[in-house]
Amino acid sequence: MSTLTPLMRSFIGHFGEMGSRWGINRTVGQIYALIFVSPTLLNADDIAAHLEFSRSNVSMGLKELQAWRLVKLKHQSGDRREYFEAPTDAWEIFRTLAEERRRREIEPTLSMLRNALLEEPTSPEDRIAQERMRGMHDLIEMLTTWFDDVQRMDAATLQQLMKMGSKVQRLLAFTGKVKVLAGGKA
Amino acid sequence: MSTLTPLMRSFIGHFGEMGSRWGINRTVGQIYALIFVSPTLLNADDIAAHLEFSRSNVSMGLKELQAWRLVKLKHQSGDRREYFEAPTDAWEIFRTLAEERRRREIEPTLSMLRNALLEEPTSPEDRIAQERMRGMHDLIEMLTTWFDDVQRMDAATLQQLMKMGSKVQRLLAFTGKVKVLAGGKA
DNA sequence: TTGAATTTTCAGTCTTTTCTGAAACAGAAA
DNA sequence: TTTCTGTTTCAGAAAAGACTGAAAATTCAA
Repeated sequence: MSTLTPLMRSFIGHFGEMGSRWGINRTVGQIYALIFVSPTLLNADDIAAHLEFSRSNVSMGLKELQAWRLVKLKHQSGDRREYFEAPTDAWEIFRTLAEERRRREIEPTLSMLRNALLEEPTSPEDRIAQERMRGMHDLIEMLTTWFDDVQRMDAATLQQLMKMGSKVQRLLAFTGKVKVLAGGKA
Repeated sequence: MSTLTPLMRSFIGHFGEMGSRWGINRTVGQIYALIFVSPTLLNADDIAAHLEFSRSNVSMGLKELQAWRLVKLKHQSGDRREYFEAPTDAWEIFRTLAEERRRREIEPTLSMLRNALLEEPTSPEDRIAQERMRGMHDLIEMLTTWFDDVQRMDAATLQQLMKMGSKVQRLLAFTGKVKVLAGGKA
């Protein structure tokens, strides 16, 4: 692949523009997009050439993408350079992203909230503040626990569950009745 | 409330630090945190005084928080100034946040992908690229459709469903059998 | 209307982040 | 070892973003 097709260009351009909203920078977004759509493994020089970034900028970007676990390092036999590829399974990408964001964006807050809730409130204001923090803490904890649970399911089951959407609710109501009739344990 | 308690300070400080990871700036994070923990409604001057930001910076920040629908404008009778409050129900906050992030961070990408998939691929590379984009597109579409569905449930049901976690899976397997035995429709 | 109170805008300044080229570093092959 | 190929680091330049004060705009009351 010597030059990028218009289709690829627009995909890469979009990832660059969205980068800042997603909490990564433009360069990193573009590098990821390029690796993702590229049919072949790419090395840092390929990337620098295609995107016209400096070699060192690419190096930084790749380091960040590896920290996010969004690209994987591969070696080609008979070539000393490092080649990169991005997983193409969308579920896998989603999970990786969710895990990393959780670790970076949620856990620190959860831990701050836990500490705050251990303090003895010394004033009515603090009591109110703590109540609100508790609400936030409890919801986050519930969501992340749920996410842990769900993440252990295989993609197929998960997909099935999702496609069911809100029908799950009706199904559960129904099961509830069945359980009652049958006298017990799910 | 004339001065902030240490508990509030640490909460506000944390939101400031996390701001950049969450895609808002430090100031906006702190303003939100202050309004969230404050037992009373606050006006822009109160906020500027507590956080020692310029009045105009507060104005900008509040505008952004309103765009995110994270704070609500309130008027006090007999006072021309605008007062602000933040919803304290964690579920409500979560939903708002999810909707806004979807609108800002996901929809533009979905629409870019839709366009890309309409193009007739003109080369083998484009065919591969399109396949990958389709995988991404389909997953995003599924997740957002699911989210729409789930969002229509009331908080109580949702909470119940979450607490069930992966047990849902077993329950569904069980229901499946029941359905087969009962000959049909859920 | 006018004017007082309040909010918003905006040009310029300050701060932070991103990006680059040069140099340092690492490791395999000769 | 030295050399050759490739990667990373880092100080400073460039760009982007945040923040401020002053001025403009808005809103309500008189």
